[in-house]
Amino acid sequence: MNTEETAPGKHFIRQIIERDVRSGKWSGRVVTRFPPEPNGYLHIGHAKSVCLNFGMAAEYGGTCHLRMDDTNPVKEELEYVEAIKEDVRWLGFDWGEHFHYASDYFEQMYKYAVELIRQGNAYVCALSSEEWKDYRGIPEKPGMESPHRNRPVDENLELFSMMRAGEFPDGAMVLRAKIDMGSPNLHMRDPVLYRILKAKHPHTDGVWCIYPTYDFAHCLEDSIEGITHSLCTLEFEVHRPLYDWILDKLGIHHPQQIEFARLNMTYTVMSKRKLINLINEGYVDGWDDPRLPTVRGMRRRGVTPASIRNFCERIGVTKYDSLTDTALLEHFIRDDLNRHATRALAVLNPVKLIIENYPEDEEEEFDAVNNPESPDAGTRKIPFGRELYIEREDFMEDPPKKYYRLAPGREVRLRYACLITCTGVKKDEVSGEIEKIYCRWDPDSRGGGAPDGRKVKGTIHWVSARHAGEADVRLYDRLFNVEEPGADNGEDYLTHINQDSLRTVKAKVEPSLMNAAAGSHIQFERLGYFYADHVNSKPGKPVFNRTATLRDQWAKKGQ
RNA sequence: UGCCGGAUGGUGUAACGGUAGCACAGCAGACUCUGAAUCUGUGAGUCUAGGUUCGAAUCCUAGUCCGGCAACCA
Repeated sequence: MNTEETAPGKHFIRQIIERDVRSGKWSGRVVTRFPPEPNGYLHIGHAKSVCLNFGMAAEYGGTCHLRMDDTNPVKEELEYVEAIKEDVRWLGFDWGEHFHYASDYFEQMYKYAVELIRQGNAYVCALSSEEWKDYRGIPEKPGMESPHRNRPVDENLELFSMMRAGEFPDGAMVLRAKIDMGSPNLHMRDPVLYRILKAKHPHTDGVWCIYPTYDFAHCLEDSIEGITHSLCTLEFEVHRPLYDWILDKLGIHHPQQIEFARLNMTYTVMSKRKLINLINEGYVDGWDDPRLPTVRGMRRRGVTPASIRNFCERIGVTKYDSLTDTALLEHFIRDDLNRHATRALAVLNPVKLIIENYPEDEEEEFDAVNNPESPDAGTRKIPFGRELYIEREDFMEDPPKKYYRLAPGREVRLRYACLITCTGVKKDEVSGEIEKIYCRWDPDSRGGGAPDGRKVKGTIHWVSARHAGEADVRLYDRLFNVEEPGADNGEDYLTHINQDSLRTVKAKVEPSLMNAAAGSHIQFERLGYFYADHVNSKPGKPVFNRTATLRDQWAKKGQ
């Protein structure tokens, strides 16, 4: 069918699904789900799962549900629900009619629990969590059976209904599955199915005081929704026997749980705890800080949904842990933005340039290409005059051999404008800092072409001093200066914070930039990709966040 | 020290008993009104030891190393 040679190989989950579709298992249906717990914002690791679940469904003509896994009332908040929906939608996915809450199934789950009790496969246990530690035992040694393990069915039924009725305090009793206290898998040693939690649930609001645990709830949620392939991360592998056990005992629709490795990336942290800490301790400004790997953060930085999707496709899906180079994400960001970002001229670190042989009162306009990758984007006019700003880094008094920007006596091209030759500089008498650079232009090079075909190696960007606007530009860099800041699981990551992860500068920008639409992606030529911050940027007072720098061979040479 | 997973260039991955390939990163060059993009070339890999086989990254055995599991979290 697909003969594309460059297509990535089929990862193991794709293979399983394809095999199932072909064999007619589930009558060829594919139903997946993305089941976040609404107690935090989504990050790039979640995005991998979102892309996988929605991607597989789309690829095989199936559906993917978005489900709030809200089985723990004390940890969840409503504010996250809308944020999660917004993030998933922004990533480019649509759950159609299938937005669900696990808590909507509580009544059904309760009935399944009763069924398990009737079968003799679950019992009410009054051991405290402290006591249970001893009973459960350790991996190397079998546990002991609870003294309540053989409670008669009728008594269990009675007690369980009393639990529901709120007749016991928190923690007084739990419902346990009766499985095997000798199992080498701790999760099979009579795991808790229900606990008493007299807390107000944000979604069911006071109806319940007992709540199902993840292990009991999750397989039932999947079953009730008719999920076919339940994709989750590696740490749930040891839970799979329990997932299967519950569904088998109940004899209901039984999806296949498949585990894959979660995403790790260099120079960042992904754990919710660490992310919260960075915010609370003021290292960053909030969940949507552009330095964070959160979906909202990336969005504010100017990362596009397409680049995230492409990235997630390229990193593949495996069953072993890995550490993905942030450079790979950056590649897809540049790849997308190169094709779609409008070009503009902006000077981040300005120094005055004066064209001696250009009349003081004169000015003119030059045509500039909006996007060389997309001719349809057209051109625009940029004003030019005797006094300009250029980038301080684009001039050197005493340049090394391979430097082909401006220097005394050297000729360069002003992008889209003309050729100039440097005639001298004026420095501050005390500091020695260069205040002004002088040059002469070649009027025959109007528009930037070389009249006699002479080769001019360097082209630099500029902005007319008289017409320049001023804009706040935030230069973001990686948040940590080591590849694996979270390697040692303590608080060590805080010592690896990059103190220079944000620098704000006042940039001189071409006039068109002053009215940049909030939310637009722009390439500042020769500098990088920038994003008109949808939170802070206003017409007339733009604020740009640097999404990524352009690749820079000169910088790599170490200069 | 019990159980469950896993191991392919610097990084992410493919190959499903038949020439170890792709992408990123690196390096070199071409082109260029962005030191960008594009194009070309290039170095670099099957954890170890045995075995099966005409042939092993792939199958078997043993070992090494890595990850996960002892919440009434998910």
